[in-house]
Amino acid sequence: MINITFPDHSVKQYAEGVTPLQIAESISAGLARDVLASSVNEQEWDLARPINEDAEIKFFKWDDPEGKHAFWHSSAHLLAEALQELYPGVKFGIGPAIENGFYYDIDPGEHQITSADFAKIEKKMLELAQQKQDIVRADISKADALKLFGDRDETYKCELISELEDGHITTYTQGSFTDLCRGPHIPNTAPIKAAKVMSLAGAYWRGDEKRNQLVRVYGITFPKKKMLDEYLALLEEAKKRDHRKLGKEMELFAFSQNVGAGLPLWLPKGTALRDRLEQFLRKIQKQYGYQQVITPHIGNKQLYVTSGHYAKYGKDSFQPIHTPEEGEEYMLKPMNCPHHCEIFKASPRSYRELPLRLAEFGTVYRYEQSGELHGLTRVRGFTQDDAHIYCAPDQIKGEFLKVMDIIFYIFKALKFDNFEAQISLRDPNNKQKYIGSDENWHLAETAIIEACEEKGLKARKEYGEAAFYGPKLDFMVKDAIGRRWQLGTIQVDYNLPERFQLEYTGADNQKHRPVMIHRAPFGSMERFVAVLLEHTAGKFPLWLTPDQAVILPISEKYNDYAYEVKKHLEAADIRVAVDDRNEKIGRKIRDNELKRIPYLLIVGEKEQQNGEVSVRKQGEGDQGSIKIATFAENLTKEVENMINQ
RNA sequence: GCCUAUGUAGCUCAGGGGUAGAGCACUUCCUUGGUAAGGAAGAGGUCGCGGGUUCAAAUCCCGCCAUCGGCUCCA
Repeated sequence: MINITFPDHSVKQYAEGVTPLQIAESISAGLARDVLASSVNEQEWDLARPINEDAEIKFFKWDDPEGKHAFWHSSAHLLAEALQELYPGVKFGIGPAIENGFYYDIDPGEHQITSADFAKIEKKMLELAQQKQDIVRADISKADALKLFGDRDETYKCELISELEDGHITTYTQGSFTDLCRGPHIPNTAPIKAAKVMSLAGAYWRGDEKRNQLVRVYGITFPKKKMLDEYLALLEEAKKRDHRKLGKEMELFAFSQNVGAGLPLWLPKGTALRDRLEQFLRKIQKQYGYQQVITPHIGNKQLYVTSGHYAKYGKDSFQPIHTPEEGEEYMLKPMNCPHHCEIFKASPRSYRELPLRLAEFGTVYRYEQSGELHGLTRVRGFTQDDAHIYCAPDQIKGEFLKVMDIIFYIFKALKFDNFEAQISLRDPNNKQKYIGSDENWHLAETAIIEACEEKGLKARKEYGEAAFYGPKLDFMVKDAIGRRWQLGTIQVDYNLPERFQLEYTGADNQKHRPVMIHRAPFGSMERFVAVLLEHTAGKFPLWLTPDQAVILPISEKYNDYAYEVKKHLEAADIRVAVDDRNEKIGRKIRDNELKRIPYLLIVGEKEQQNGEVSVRKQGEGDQGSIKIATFAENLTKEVENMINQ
């Protein structure tokens, strides 16, 4: 007998070789029906895999990430099995579960798979699933594995196997399909009741753009048909929040082929909105001791040779501009740091001036790959809410903490609560990719990790994600359909001060080298506005939104009064429009609600007589009638409360 | 940059070898209406751009550009 410990610390005895599924059955029929995966001693474990020693067990159902993961991983195998039947001879790459569903990378060989085939593939998947095929795990030796997959001409699988350690190789088989796989899987295919092939995409084998491109088939499955329908409906809803759609609808920004791909045009309403965001940040930064600077949009190529950026990105940048004078080369600035370093150098610096915080809403140009461009989130010309902090080494952590305060303040004011933090560290196995000494890297990385710990910020550590000049802390936010975008960033840099030979005089009257911190709380104005649009579905907070109120005259007879009200409100710095169209009030209300305007002010005979407006709040209906001045005061107070919370 | 797909009116989209259609938006007129769509008329498009095939191309073919979804990249 072996002792099995449950999550509530209770212990039960079972015969050696018992499987998690049998244990679940012994507890309740309901659990046995719902359980999808388990862990044994914190190790992922198939439900049908025997347990031979005392162990702690956990069960995972659909609502647990581990449960979904096993379900979708098995679904990936099911997809592969379906593809194998429909397209004999396809070769398989890898097929993992992902955040929403799964994919399988395949080399289709002779076959051509298009979106027209999706229904056929889905049908085959469900047909196979209904056969309730057991998914069977098997240990296999490396030699046998190579033979098994070699005989099938599965070249990609063989490549993977050749890198695995003998004795740790497993396969999973269901029906006629056998896959190299670590598992875990659900016990059989029966629970898969709904399947949808979502899309096709090209994907390089092993993520290497120099290698074959495979076809990646994305899919998602559910244990209930209804869940699939709900998921698809949710996706449809999410698409309505797409910032590209909303930006056009709300007349915030536009793109023009004549101007160029990835070069946004900010329309009047978008510009005003962006200005408000900038003002908001300027105000906080002033409180934190930042000084605004302005630097040119181009810089001598030599500047970037000095900074090291030319060697690293020169080929992939917009190419140098040549002047009529021969031999002069200027580049569109791809970042503001070198310019700011020159400002630091513009005068002799004392330790008394540190930390020196130079801020600039700096517009930069980067030649992003054409396939990467995406609305406002990935563009070729954008404005960073940039600042560089020059400080003494012992000031780094303190400055870092202050920057985190600014970022948290902004995220709070804009109700960004679902952000993730990532510490990007050097790849310890590939140190030649980075500029700077081991010692400095270690110091910088330690400062970031300690700062996060002090703030109680849970940050994921990613090795190999650092910039070439230093480690960083990034704040990521998801868009409407779950893609992650980096917004705020804080980066420690020991490198540029070295390259620009920055110095300050210390209290000891000796020259010292400052440390530099790059930081951008929004990241870029473009990306921030994009993500904000998707998060709010275009319903910006009152202080930020383009039109705060719109006045709706009951009939054209009251247009004059409407414009009078507008004048009053504008005098109180309220952004307000008049809908003077010759339409019925119901129509005006509908149209302006759909335009996401926070306050609709209805005026007719009653209001005109009393100097009032009838207030209707977006989404909340009629709020009654109040004096114009009272409305103005209320709105002003509401805005102040939002920013000064 | 690579793979898949797409490009028709301001927007959403239908059509498809014989010189273009709907709804909404827009303009004008009628209506002057009290909390989510009043009525009528009108205007609006080199069918992304450039070549080719054809008596004839928005439609078929080729190239380019832009865009969607991914991959790679992201100072």
